[in-house]
Amino acid sequence: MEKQNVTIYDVARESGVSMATVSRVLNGNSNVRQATKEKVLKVIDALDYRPNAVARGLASKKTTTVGVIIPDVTDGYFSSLARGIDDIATMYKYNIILANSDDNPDKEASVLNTLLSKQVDGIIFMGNEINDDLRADFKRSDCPIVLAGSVDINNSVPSVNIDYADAVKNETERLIKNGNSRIAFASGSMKQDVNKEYRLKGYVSALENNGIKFDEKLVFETKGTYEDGYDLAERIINDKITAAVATNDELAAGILNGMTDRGVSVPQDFELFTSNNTKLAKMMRPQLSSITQPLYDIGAVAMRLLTKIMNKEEIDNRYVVLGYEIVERDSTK
Amino acid sequence: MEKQNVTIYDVARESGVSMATVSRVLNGNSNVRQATKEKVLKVIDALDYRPNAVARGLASKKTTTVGVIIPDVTDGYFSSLARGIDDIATMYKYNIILANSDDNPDKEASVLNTLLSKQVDGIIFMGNEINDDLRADFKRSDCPIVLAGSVDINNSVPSVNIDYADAVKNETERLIKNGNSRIAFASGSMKQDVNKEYRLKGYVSALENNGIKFDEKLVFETKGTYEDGYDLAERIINDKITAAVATNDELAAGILNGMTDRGVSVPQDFELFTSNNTKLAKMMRPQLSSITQPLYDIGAVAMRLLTKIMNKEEIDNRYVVLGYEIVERDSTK
DNA sequence: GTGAAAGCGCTAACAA
DNA sequence: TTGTTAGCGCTTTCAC
Repeated sequence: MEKQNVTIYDVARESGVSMATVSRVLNGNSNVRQATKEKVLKVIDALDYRPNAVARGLASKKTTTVGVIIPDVTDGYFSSLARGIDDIATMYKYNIILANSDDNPDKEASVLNTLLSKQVDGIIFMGNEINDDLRADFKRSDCPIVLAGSVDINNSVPSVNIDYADAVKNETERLIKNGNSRIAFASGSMKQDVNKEYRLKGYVSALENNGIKFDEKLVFETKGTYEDGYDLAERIINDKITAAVATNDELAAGILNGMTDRGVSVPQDFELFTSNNTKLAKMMRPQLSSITQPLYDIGAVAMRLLTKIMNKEEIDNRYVVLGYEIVERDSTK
Repeated sequence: MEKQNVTIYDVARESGVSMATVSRVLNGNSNVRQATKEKVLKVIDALDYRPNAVARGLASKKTTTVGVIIPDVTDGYFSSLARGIDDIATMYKYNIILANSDDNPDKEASVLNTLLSKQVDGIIFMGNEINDDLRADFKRSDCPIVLAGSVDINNSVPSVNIDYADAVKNETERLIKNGNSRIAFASGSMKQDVNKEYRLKGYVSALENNGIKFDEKLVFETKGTYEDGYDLAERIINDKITAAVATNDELAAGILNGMTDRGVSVPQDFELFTSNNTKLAKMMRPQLSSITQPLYDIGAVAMRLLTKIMNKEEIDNRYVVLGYEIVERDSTK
């Protein structure tokens, strides 16, 4: 015997009112007499009635779910953002459809489409490479979208970030003050605008401000993994580099271990800054000095911003830049 | 001017067929003449038509969405499972609604309810404490559910796991063979059956098999965080303990750093095994010896199992136990 | 304050 | 192979 689901019609009948009235109490519409309301509530409880969100979505054109596109949940940086997103979403009664994209444009486009077909009320996008195709898809979609911890040089979509260029500039200058002149810029993919358009420029301007000539041989582009960093250490040693700024923590962790495993003392003979201050930074030995991004907050603020856009509220600032700090731990002098 | 969405009706009209036919080509029903199909496809393309999944869900009673309840996305163990889940889900054309529970029974119950109201086709549950209330909710739900990397002593729900007791027993015996007799069991919450009913018992039986008397003073219950581990190190030193088995990697990382920061040499003077072999294990120095769970696979297999249940396929084994191994790295002799 | 009824956009019999 | 027609379970005018 298949269990028959109880519908709004059943509770209407049982409580001797119309569906409309039941719907009203469900939605907190004030135009219901207190007595009626209580009667309906009682029946709802007795029947263990649970409104069908799909039917609701079809009728109201609101699904109370938002799509979240993430490169990889397994990445501590993005999962921290995701946590902030989910918490705020929950607070505003939204659910989250989470989809991994691996930063792959095809997957991103495909997942964006299925999210739209699922009629999500909004989308939070995290990704490192926003190209023209994607921008076009965003534009066509007619669905509120905000970027979290992800830059779009065109500012074609609202976003929340920190000032990546300034942060890296700051780190680099500290390294310079500590007496380093051969400072590596250890980066993830240069296809990513955060790296190419922001972080690298911050690095370069720090150099220039201090009369150090930019040497592109000191720019190391990798895929940003721990292993990449570990291998990179060898080249760093060979190139007589005395310090580095890394664009993400796993990469930095690899560099750090690669250096110390090869007998280099950190920070005495090599100084290292990283960029995300994920849990990892404190777990490494020596502990990594880092930019401290408010990761959770970036996600939380992005989601909050999205709720405002979905509600068509007035937005004072569509391009939020959160503050960052720098913690000097044991990988710098 | 609000952009009016194109519906299946528009496509039908434009291509001079009925909605039913359009629906058929959309759903790959073979009962459509090739010529008709192409004509319809052309119109779909021209109109940039995208089927409304919500309407579809209401009519077909299938949403191609599954709910995923996770303690915390930020936890490397669970996010690895989540990645496996999402990949297989995508492969089978499902999307995932992800919800963090913090292992909090109230949140779990609440999120389970909203997931059900959203008419998910199935649910993957990850969580460390499955109590009677939750079991009852599962039962009442009438929705396929599978546990991933999470044990239910009652086996009331299909699940995929490894043999946690055996794994810990194995680790403990290696520690004993290395000459240790005062071995700590450093655990997360003992309310969690994985710890209390499986891991601890594995630990105890290893002791017994080797004629070592179980001493409950060597069982340390914590909340399982890095900080907990770090602080625990002090007690370990005071208690003249020479080895430990930790129930999760962050806890182990804390113990390791806590020991070495306090001047204890690992593995010379203290040996340590951990349990999850997340990325962290290789990043620590010395690197952590660990059980290697096939994290991604646990998630992937769980999702695959769920698809079978949702399709009402024949299931040979509802309680999948995946293999594990042990890697000895540098935190053990 | 409450009810009647028309959809929301699609699927799935059932006919033809 | 194709079309007609009920719904799916709810929200939302519009009356009263």
